[in-house]
Amino acid sequence: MDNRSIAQLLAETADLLEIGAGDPFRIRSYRRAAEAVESSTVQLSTIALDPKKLQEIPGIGKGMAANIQAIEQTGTLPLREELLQKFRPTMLELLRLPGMGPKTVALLWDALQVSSVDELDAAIAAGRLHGLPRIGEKLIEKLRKGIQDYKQSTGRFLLDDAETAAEKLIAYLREFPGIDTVLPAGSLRRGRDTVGDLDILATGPACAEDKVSAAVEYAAAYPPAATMLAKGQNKVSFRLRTGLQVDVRLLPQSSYGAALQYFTGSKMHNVSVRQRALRRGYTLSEYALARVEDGALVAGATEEEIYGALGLDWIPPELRENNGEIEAAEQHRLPVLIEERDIRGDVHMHTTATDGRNSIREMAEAAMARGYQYIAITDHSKNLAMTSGLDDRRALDHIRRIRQVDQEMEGRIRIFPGIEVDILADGALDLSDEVLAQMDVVIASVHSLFNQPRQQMTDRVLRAIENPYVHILGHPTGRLLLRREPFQMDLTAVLRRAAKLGVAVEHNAYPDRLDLCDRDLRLAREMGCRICVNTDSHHTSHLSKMRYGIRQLRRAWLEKKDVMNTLGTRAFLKALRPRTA
DNA sequence: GCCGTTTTCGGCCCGACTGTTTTCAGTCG
Repeated sequence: MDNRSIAQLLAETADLLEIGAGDPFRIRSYRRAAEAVESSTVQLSTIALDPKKLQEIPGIGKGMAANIQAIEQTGTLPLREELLQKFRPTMLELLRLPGMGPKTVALLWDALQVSSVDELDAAIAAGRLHGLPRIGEKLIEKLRKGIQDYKQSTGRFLLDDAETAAEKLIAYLREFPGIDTVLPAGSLRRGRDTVGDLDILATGPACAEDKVSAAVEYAAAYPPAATMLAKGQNKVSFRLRTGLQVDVRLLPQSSYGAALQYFTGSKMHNVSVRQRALRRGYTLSEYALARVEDGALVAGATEEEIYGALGLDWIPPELRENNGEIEAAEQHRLPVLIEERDIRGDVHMHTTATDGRNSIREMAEAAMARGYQYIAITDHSKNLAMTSGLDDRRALDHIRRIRQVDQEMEGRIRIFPGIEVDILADGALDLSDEVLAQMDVVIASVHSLFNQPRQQMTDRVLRAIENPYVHILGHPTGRLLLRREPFQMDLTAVLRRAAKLGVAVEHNAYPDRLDLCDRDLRLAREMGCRICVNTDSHHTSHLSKMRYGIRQLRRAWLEKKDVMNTLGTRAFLKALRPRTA
């Protein structure tokens, strides 16, 4: 089993223990273990039989090592099964509703035998929640709205989950002799935040019409396939254990480009392209671009030749949403989109000084290994007490340590001192200006204002970014900071002000919180904001999250020049010089 | 349940905010 699945089982066990009002410290152990497993660079299944090795991971002790072994052997762990006898598995989905925690789940179960989102929905509609202790009108309304959002989001998979599944399947298909090209199509290829199902297209000599059946059989025998849905002449559909539906299509080389274009979509983009083809006397299908009058083949093997035959530059999949990309391709003015290799640095990182897992030096070395030229260490300030956030004095100490490591690196990478300060309820920041003035990167972040009325929150964020020492507004795009609720703030006003003040807005690459960010990024662009793409890394392995951030930036048509972190080190420093008040 | 010792027990990141209260529980990061 992969680390992520193991981590999920451990986290679910923690949730169930919490609903059952178990020992809070034991619960935290399960949570910590889940995090440790998820962020481990070692594939645990390879060392699961060696309890000593497992226990070398911080947060994994004797009991947890045994749990992990049980998971590897049986696919679950005894405590979780035991708890599921007592509670219902659907209670875990209740926890995902905003405003809903373990205590409320337990209350609803005890009082009303409500154990799922559907049952809660019905109970609210029937007015059965009224009169329960600590449950008033506002909470009921919040839950009602949460249920609505939840029902809209289910059935889709986050980009990184889908991509991981796709990578494994693609590697499997490539092993078949005679399959040489395998690509994902659909919303995954377009880099959408969520993916409904997986479209995988393969081609090569083994996919020729007269011998494709062997390859079809091979695809159908993919071991992780849990349920076979359909098997046709050149197509296989199945569902993975996670519920993700996968369609594999094996296509002759001559029509691979047409199929790739067709199955990549989006629907609206394809409608426009096909209309364009018709205007030029062609017809475009999933098999080929052909002349209408005599059916003669014009193009089909590659996307480039299809777009080319229609007088268009090849359009990056992320832009295929019928948002003006076709006109831009016709006039040769498609933007040069940012790519992973354009990233020179990351200016949002945490270390063991607060809630990070690695030291300053370890973060620097991990960044160097990715080819970065600079990083900024931006640990939390004191308001985030749970992370043991830094107060003025500790922040100054931290600056000294960062500068020291920077010197030790002897220019192989630059390390700048920074801070992620919190915006307080009155819009002030929780560290003094004297300390902020010494930071190269000051990120003003919203952590505890999320539940405030919209106007109040907007005013406070606006006030916070007026602070002359703030360089970056943390977490505004994608509303990624909050797992379950979007910010209640006037994002347009905030972004407009940020642009005017020269405060960059941060786009964090959280693969597990992708939502709405595309829209927010477009808005940021329209408002003229500089975007600063960061990982908010708490662990060296988090640096790999950047790829998802890049996908989102590409979808929002952000060009290289729009993205602050693509600037060279000197320009970066200039950009971050404190603004004058 | 983990960890580190002052080693076999007692600590374990905690403060802000909301909505419900009439003094605080629950959720959140």
